[in-house]
Amino acid sequence: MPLGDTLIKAGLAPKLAKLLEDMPHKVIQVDPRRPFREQGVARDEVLFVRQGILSKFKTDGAGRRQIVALRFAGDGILPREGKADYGIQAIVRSEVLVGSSRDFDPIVDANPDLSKFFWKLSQRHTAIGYEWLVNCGRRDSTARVAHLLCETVARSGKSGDSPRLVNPFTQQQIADITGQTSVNVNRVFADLERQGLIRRDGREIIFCDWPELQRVASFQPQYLN
Amino acid sequence: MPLGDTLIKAGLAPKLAKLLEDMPHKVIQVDPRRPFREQGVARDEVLFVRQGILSKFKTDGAGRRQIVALRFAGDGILPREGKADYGIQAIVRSEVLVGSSRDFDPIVDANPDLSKFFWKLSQRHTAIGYEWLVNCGRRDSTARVAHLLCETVARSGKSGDSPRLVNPFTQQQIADITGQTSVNVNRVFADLERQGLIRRDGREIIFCDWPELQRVASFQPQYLN
DNA sequence: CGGTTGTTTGAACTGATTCAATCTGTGTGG
DNA sequence: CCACACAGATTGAATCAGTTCAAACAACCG
Repeated sequence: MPLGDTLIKAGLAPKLAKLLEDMPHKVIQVDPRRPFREQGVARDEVLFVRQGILSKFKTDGAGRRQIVALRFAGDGILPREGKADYGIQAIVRSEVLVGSSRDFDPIVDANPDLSKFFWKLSQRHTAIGYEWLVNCGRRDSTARVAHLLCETVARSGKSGDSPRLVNPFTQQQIADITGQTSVNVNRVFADLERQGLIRRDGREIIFCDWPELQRVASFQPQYLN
Repeated sequence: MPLGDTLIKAGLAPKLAKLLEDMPHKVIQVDPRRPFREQGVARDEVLFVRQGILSKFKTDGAGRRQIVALRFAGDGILPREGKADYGIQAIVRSEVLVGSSRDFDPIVDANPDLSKFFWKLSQRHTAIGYEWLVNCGRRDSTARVAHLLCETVARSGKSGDSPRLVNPFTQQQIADITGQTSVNVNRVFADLERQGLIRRDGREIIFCDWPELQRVASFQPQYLN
């Protein structure tokens, strides 16, 4: 799918999407769990996710890794002055469009509607970040994992009474998102399955009791808009 | 201090600061820990903190409260379409400037530099949010509290070899920020004091060993810019 | 003075981490 | 096709950090 379509689905006017599509750029395949962009270096580039999922992560002084944000298809990572305080890695093999901020910034400056669009996207990401803080700070480990699953289903555009999801995460990644260890994530999955909330078939997760899972997760999707 | 000066100190050109200062607005005194703005209602207003500290908080389905962001003097809370998914309360008695988004938006639209300024501020807050996620997800309770103290010192513009801080938080608020219970925060404070990292005199905290406290907190202030 | 808010302490309990071992699935080369 | 290597998932046991609940204490304010 071309970038334009992805952005149009995210709510951008076709004319503006075209502007971005015509911006000079290259398309890169990014392998999961491999270094892609490091923490602490300047990056004057725009990224748009075409396919797959990217993660922003930080590594603490003590070397502990925390994933602080996800970017699904149609999301972007906008340029930032100075050094970025987070690194970027792919969660699954992803197709990423890379442009230069020198090309991107003028386009946005010239189109207030475009800047409004990115402003809204950024507010959405902020809202998700807040929800993640609640998740890490105030929910128990089961709810944390369940909530991530619910959010992932919603953000990958699935729906229905008992949706299915090919789990894009390793248990280590889930641990890095929810602030736990992979060992514990494993036990949580076993619990969820034992409680009959999910079934697993290899990488696929079937949500047997979707309403109850959302309740356990205290997942209230309004924050996603 | 008039709003303009606060914003100029935050890096805004005086001419643009003047525009905002002349915008219709009222100034409100906000009492700490009292309802100010509720979660889940539409708010088409801009807030600027003139004095004091505001907090954004969310309340989980289970009624547990998490503070997801702080706004110090010079910070603002920009309007957002639709319902806000967080509430607002003051941490200490604060002076807040309230404007309408109907007055605010046109000013920003007409001045790209202004919108660039707020874009940068928003990126700073995003970076702080990411650091909070690392804090909640990956650090132990001592480091979490220590980190909050370090950040608060930095954000309130103190500096020096062994800075002092009149602690603006109750232990319950620190718990709500760091994802703990107030009981444990209390023990952490006792620990920090026993280890000789801080001394306390009523509400005042003296940082006896500032470098070591930063190390314990793995506080690396670059993320604040 | 009484009421309110915040801090401090103790004891019991629970949940998560750590470390180490084992198991499973997948892909590779022989 | 099998043998092997590797990554990820699973399990167990010991330990520890943080929560919960309950109660006492201190400071402040009208």
